Amino acid sequence: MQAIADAVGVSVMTVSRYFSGKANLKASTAEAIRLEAERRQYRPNRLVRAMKSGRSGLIGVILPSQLGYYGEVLAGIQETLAERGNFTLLELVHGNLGPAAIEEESRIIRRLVEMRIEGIILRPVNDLADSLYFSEVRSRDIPLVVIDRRLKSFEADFVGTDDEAGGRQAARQLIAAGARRLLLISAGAEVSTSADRAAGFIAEVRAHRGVTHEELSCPDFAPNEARIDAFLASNPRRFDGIFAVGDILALGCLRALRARQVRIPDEVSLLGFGALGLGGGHHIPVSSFDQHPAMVGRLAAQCILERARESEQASPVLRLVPATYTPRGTVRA
Amino acid sequence: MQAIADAVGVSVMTVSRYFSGKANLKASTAEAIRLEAERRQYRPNRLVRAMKSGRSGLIGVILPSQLGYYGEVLAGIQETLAERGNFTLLELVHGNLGPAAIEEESRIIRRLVEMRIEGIILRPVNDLADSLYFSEVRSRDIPLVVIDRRLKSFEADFVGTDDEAGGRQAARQLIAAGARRLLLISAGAEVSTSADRAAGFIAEVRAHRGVTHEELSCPDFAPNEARIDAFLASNPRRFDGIFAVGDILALGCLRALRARQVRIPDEVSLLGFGALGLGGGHHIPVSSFDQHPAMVGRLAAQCILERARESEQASPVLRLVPATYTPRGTVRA
DNA sequence: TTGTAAGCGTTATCAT
DNA sequence: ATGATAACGCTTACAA
Repeated sequence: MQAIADAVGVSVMTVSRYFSGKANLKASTAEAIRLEAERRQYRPNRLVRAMKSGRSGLIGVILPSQLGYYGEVLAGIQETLAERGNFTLLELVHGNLGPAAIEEESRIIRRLVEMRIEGIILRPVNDLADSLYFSEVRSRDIPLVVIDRRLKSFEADFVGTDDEAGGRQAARQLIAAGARRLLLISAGAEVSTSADRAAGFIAEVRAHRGVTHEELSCPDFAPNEARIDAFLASNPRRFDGIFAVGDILALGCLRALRARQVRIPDEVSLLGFGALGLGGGHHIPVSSFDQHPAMVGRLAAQCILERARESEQASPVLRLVPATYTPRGTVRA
Repeated sequence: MQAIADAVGVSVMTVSRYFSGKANLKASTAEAIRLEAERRQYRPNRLVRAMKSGRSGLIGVILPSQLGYYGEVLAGIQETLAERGNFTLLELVHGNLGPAAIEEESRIIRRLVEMRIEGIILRPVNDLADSLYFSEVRSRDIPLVVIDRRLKSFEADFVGTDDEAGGRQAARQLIAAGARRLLLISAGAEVSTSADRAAGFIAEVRAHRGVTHEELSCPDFAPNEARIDAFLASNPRRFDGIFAVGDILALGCLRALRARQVRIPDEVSLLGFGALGLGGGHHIPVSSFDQHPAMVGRLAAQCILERARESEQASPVLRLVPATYTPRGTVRA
């Protein structure tokens, strides 16, 4: 800057004003600066600007390291952040649960704070996030937007699929298909995605006379084929409608049913719930609910930027994106 | 820092030394500083450190916005960067080809330069990268590692799958399966991944007497089913071995062959090349070559950090990761 | 419309 | 083992 100022014959301040944009410069001065800066390929130093202004433009994004579905969420986030002149500082958490992952999240948040990020978008490892590391975030008033999995113990903005409504719709679809003896395959109560879908499903079932349901609880979202198979062993046709809270579970169930020669959808209707965003419309062959990850990402980014600008402490925002029912032939018409 | 220094009764410099690590502090002083810093939840400001030292620790990573396969590359990059105390500044390019994408890359690189990144890991939009924007990188001596697609016109470190060796192996597999009349389905010469696989394939075919090949050139890596179908229309069994340079192309070909009632692998052996990293081992049902995206990412990150540390201008590095042949039943035993 | 002076949070350098 | 001072590249506040 000094060099440009000298070359043009003005003070550094005038050059600074030129790059800040909003100043009143004489047209000729501005043009001279532009030319000289161009000649020197000068680029303003945003790190310094960040330091001076307290606004780094950096948003920390913390996701699980197997991106899968979150790859599309991430694309939505990055696109929106970049549009508005902000930056995506990406951190990935390896491992899904347990104290190690929480420890890792904690280290990550410290790194981000040291970089003076202006906000964090986080897919939490689990719901047990009353943990220490939020004190860091809270005490510094760093805006936090949580996606996909809700936190029980910390009030933060949330953006994600409307899992409860999805669960309700799932029940309605199966019942509309004529199913009356329903099976709910869930995936552990400590993950809100599973819990909310299950809750919505059960609530809807209860609202219908003559419809019953049982619940098979699986430890995670893996196929769990053996467990499902064991459960169906005695009487594979005990149910005429099955809802699995995740597509991968649904896949496990599909294989178990096929192995037992159950005809789908004639004897049993099977319904999954999409977490399988394979990018190019690749899906498992099970009727399911498509989520809208890019939309979730965009909303999360908008949300965090609003928080970062207005320092007003309005009450937490809850933005739910509906899932879309997508028939793929495993539910009776 | 000033506040901590005052509280402990030392100068800022002593506190600074404590956090820089390497200084000789009296144990009691160090402990006092530690305690006071803890109490105040002090976190050093890395933006300022970056400004002072010229080392921001930021690495710009530029990938296509449909991450897919690159999601795993990204995980490898991020893991390695974080291990060594660096940060991943992610930028995504929307759209695959054409001047718009190049324009976007150019804007992105300017943003990154303003953030004083210490290196760039880039999956280029195409091979026409003699374009303006590299002047920015070159004139500032910003280390650049290119992944997956090689650049013709710019000497940079390259990390990616050994596509040529893969193409050779593909030919060998088909020939070993007894195929003699081969079809090569390629995807445009301006993308090195396709060009290299094709070149390896052809070179290997030429080394075998009595083996012939034809080439069908497709515009991109999409299924291109109609085009392939049209090509096979006259005589679907004209070939007894087909190599598609991408799995999605192979999928298009598979559908075309099935529609024409060609028995696979009895009448025709079909071989793809993996670009379908769906994370959890989900793959299309075509014998193919698996790539190792996480490894590519890790190598790219190592490479960029080495460049960023040593400012020595050694000659460009070329790191090729072999693809692994993975039979899935579409090539005769 | 432009300039001067001071300072942001930290470290390099020299001194004690 | 610790301190004083200047400096990094830029902006804010005030002055002209």
